[in-house]
Amino acid sequence: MPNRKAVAPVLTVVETACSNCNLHELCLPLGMSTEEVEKLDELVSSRRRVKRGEHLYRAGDAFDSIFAVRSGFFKTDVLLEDGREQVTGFQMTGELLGLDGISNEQHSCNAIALEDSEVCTIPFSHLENLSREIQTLQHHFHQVMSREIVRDHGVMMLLGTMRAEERLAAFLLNLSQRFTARGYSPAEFYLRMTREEIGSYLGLKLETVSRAFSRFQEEGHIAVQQKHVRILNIAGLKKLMSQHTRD
Amino acid sequence: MPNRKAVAPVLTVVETACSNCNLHELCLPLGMSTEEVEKLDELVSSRRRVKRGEHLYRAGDAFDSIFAVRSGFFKTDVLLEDGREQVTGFQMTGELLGLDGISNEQHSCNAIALEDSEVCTIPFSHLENLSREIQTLQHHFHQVMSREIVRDHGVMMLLGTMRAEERLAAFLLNLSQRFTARGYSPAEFYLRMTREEIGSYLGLKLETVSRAFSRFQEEGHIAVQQKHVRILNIAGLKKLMSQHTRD
DNA sequence: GGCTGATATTGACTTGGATCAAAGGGGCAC
DNA sequence: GTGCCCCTTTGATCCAAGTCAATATCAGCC
Repeated sequence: MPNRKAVAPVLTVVETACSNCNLHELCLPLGMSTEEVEKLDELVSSRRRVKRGEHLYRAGDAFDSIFAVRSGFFKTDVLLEDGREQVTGFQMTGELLGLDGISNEQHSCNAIALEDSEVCTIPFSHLENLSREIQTLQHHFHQVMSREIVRDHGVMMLLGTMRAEERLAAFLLNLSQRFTARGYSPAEFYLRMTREEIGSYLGLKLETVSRAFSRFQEEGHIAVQQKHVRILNIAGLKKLMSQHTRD
Repeated sequence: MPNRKAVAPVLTVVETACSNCNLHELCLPLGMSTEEVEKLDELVSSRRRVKRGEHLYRAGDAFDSIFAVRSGFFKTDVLLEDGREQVTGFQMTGELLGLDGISNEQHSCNAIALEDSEVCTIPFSHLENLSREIQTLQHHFHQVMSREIVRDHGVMMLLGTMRAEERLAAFLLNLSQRFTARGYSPAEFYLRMTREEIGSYLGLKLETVSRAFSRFQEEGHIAVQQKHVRILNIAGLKKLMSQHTRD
């Protein structure tokens, strides 16, 4: 299980400070000086473990903190009254969770761990206080929020205009790129989510997702066995995304 | 044309200051003291007119300001290389444009006026400076960004899980609610966008949008003639949205 | 280590919305 | 004022993805 490597294997030292966390370049402290990061340390008050399947927060919960994924993997989703689910995102190491809650003091979606995970809790009012002092932090936080908006627009494009196979190709390429940024293989990874969750994210039914996987395999783009994916032909997947009309 | 009323009919006095702009409760100054708003005045450097059909900014343009819609109506869209368009939103009076540009110093979508419009230009670095001084402004700005994220999640839900008529119903109800917040009738308004633009936003083809309009009319939910829409049965539209299986 | 429920694959058939096509209707430019 | 082009509506047909169903496979638990 490759992802096991991502979790600290020894329990001796628990790093509770941003200053000696190895997620610098991915997480909130990006671009901050050593001195500034030390101020952040006080802010990141606590760690919290969330076991696979558990909620980090639920829609309707009072909002007071955002969270940084320290290890593990999450999904966020929105539920309609009749039970329909829309997965709005998958979050991995170094990514922030809970930005949706700022708007009206309560969370508007659910965040659920897809594997045993750990998050850093960042009390939001503290973050606002500190970002009035540290310009770098302020700007970086704004960039993170803006990036989320841009990502959402990408998902809208995917849901609004792409065909099933294009959606799955885009999804796999996105995962590949994010795993790469975290030092993992761009070409081989375990999916933490089910076909149904992928389908929900991509606006497809699980059977359609499964069929698209099989088709990619037949065409030699990937090798897939259940949750284990190996990308054999990145260029092929990219090409798939840009051809509107298929022959 | 009801919307003509939204545009200042007299050209004598041009209000260039937030402090005497009537969009207080909708726009950035929300919740700020008179004194604080006066500081904002210096920030909002200039007005800019954008004629119908013109771009306020384009994907790829360097980012340095965000914009507040003073009057008029905009759409934002993202284009795929092969020409497919996804409309990511429609912006009306008091709403902000350009938040997507913060993430990497350049705009990632196009903003196009759907009628002759006017925007206030807010240099972003000034906004960051001022929001380090004024906590209310800082917090409100964060809320605005967060609200955009929540809105995007709503659109994903719509695109990912709803059927054509549900999407259109959700769209009309959303417009109605926003017009109401601006003091217009909740039940009667002119659409500023074409069927094709509505379709792009909702992930549907223009013919499907047109048919859904006709169907709503047949069923007595609305009266529609071209761009003029009158909602006859809000409850009916709401009900439409929550019934997954239709008989 | 074998049982069990959850997850995944694959096939057969259906269907909602897309596509193709044709005819009205309106707004704007001249 | 009028003519043209864009926008909209409506009909007929098609197809990508959904639905229903039957296995197959895996992961976790005792």
